[in-house]
Amino acid sequence: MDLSMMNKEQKEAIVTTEGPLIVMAGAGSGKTRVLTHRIAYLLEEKDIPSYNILAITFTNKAAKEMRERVDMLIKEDTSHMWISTFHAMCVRILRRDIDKIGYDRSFSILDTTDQLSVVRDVLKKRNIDVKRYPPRQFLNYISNNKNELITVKEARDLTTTYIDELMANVYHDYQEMLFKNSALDFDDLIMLTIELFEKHKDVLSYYQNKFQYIHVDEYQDTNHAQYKLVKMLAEQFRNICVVGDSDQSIYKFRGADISNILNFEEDYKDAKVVMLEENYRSREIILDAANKVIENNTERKPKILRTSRGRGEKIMMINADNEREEGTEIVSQMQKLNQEGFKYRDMAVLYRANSQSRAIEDALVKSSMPYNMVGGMKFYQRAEIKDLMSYMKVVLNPFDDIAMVRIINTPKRGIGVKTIETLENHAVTLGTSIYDAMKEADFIGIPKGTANKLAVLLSTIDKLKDKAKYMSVTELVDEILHDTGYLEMLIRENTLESTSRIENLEEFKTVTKEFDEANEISDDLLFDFLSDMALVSDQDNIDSEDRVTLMTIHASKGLEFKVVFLVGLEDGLFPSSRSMDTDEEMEEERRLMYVALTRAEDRLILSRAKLRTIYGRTNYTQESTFLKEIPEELLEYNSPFKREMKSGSKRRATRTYTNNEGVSFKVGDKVTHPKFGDGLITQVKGSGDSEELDIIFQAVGPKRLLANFAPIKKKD
DNA sequence: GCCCGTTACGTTTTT
DNA sequence: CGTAACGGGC
Ligand SMILES: Nc1ncnc2c1ncn2[C@@H]1O[C@H](COP(=O)(O)OP(=O)(O)OP(=O)(O)O)[C@@H](O)[C@H]1O
Repeated sequence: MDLSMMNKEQKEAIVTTEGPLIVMAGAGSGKTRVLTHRIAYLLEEKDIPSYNILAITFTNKAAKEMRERVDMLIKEDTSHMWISTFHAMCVRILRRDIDKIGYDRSFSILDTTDQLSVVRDVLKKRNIDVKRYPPRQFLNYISNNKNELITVKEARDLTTTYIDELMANVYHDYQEMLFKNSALDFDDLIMLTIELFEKHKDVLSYYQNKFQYIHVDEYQDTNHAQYKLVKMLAEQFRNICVVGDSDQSIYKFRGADISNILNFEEDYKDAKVVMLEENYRSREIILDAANKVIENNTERKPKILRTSRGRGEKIMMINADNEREEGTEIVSQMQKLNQEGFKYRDMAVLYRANSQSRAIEDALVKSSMPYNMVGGMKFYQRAEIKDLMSYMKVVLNPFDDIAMVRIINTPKRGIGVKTIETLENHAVTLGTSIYDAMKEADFIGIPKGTANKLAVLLSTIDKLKDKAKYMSVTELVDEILHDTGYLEMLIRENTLESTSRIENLEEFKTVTKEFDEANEISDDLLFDFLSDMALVSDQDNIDSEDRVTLMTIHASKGLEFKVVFLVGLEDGLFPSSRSMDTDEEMEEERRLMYVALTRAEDRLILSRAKLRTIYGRTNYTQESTFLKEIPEELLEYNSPFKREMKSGSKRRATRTYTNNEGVSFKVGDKVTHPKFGDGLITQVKGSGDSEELDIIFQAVGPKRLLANFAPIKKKD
């Protein structure tokens, strides 16, 4: 294999295939590239079967990318190699053997919203005041424990205060509830895999023998449970290679622990340590800025990072008046850079919090610029999508009470809280699930009519369960939407809201279709689909189309762009106000800044708004502490004068488009629209320029329009 | 049992 | 500002 493209240290890391190896190096020094080549080297030069290789990445997208890169390097078959995130790997392991520790093999994976509702349920049953003890705190407590592999029993033994005891009790109830439902949260995926390995050594040794060469990328962001898992797996062959950068550890809130790096050298005293000091990504000015910023962290080992990519342009700093202007200014810089030859796909806008994307999006839309927003997670949170997925969960595993409760009365069937309570209680007495309790509805004091409704639902679920055996996911979705009356409910509603829900369900079917194309019909199909949905966020959205990428700094880890815009450099926003109290958290924020700066290859544009609106309140801001840490000579401020004129002229222009100023609309008015035809007003909301009309048009159905601006005329 | 209005509250960050 | 839990009226 040709390694001439690699420097001496990189080569050393690639060919050191036997024994423990740790590569610790700064941003853009080629760590991920080393991993990819090392895997290719194992397959091609060492003739290791792909079956014996494991590589852990941080995101599913990174996993996919790494496999593609390896495929490009060599002709050997890579399909039996496991490249995935910790969580995806654990799902695969648990799917085979989780029944050995008492869970159903068709377990479901809970998202945060599901977790919260379980906690709320538990708190209610224990009569704990939700106002005094926010559910969120219990969830954090539970997650922290699981990340540290502390079981319910251990947590209970550890209690010293009343609060501790309360927390531990809730942890107990929560875990019991999950167990009963064969439901796992994200942290369970890791913790239960370890439990499985500990209780069933045969399972462990199967994987120990299988994974003879183990790789972990982004090692600085592993938590204790993940550390333990890797250690267990590597025990047999000790061929373990981890790569990372302690300056890029940004997931402490999720339990990430930098001391895992120190642990590694402790655990494997013979570990070879490789340092990479050449950055191949960024221009010198950008790297200087990043290095200077990170030097302000006191709790770190200094390290060298240099580049030979040339000095590059100065970093541009934009001081906008408000976030609106910040957006428009960024867009105009994008257009300018595009003229200079940079493609939109080579540009990214990074921000601290998802909420900041709104202002940028608005500006992009206004200028009809192509963009792609990563994350945000909004789509899968929508009620209709969650409802549909709950139906799918029930079809897969009818004993999943959490999903059952969600759909038992959706669409409305006249099954209320009272009935659900009766069913829940009966399920407890029987020691089974709501599904089983439903079968006995006639005998437990549920009114005849309601019991009949339950019987209908039961048979619907059973029929769907049969159908699921020979159907693709898309076909099953169609059956569910039809048989349960869900689609009919939305069609009947015929409101703006319901129309958009139907559209979302259609959109969801493009996801299922894609899945169906890649997967054969089998007993695992539905399970695989649902766990994919839980595991794969829409981070996969990053595509090759020529458009600007928008994402949080966290999501940008490991990526690179020719042009990076880092927005919202204000104290309280970045660094976040919640992190400014302690030095420790401040240092993590600074690492986040380091990650953001080092994503850029050629151009870096920073920005800030002097006025920012949060929760509808507008406040003056202070320039970010981190901005002050960048040496003045690396920065260049762009002139503010042009902007003032632009925004001034725009304001006047909008006025002239007014169509219906002074015309008053009310519910029941008939109107006509040049494109949509005749319609009836069903709702009037707001006033002035923001007055909105909901209109049902005969030809095209419901629409929401702005009263003053829509080209509509009143009919009499 | 259902619907709608009121209020309270929150935003880091994600597998 | 936007969402989501709760309570009152039907
Ligand atoms: N020896 C090399 N010669 C040329 N280019 C290289 C070399 N090594 C790495 N690169 C390039 O440098 C860039 C950064 O590499 P890579 O993403 O592997 O770094 P990294 O250390 O994983 O970065 P980060 O810590 O930011 O995730 C990539 O574009 C890669 O192709």
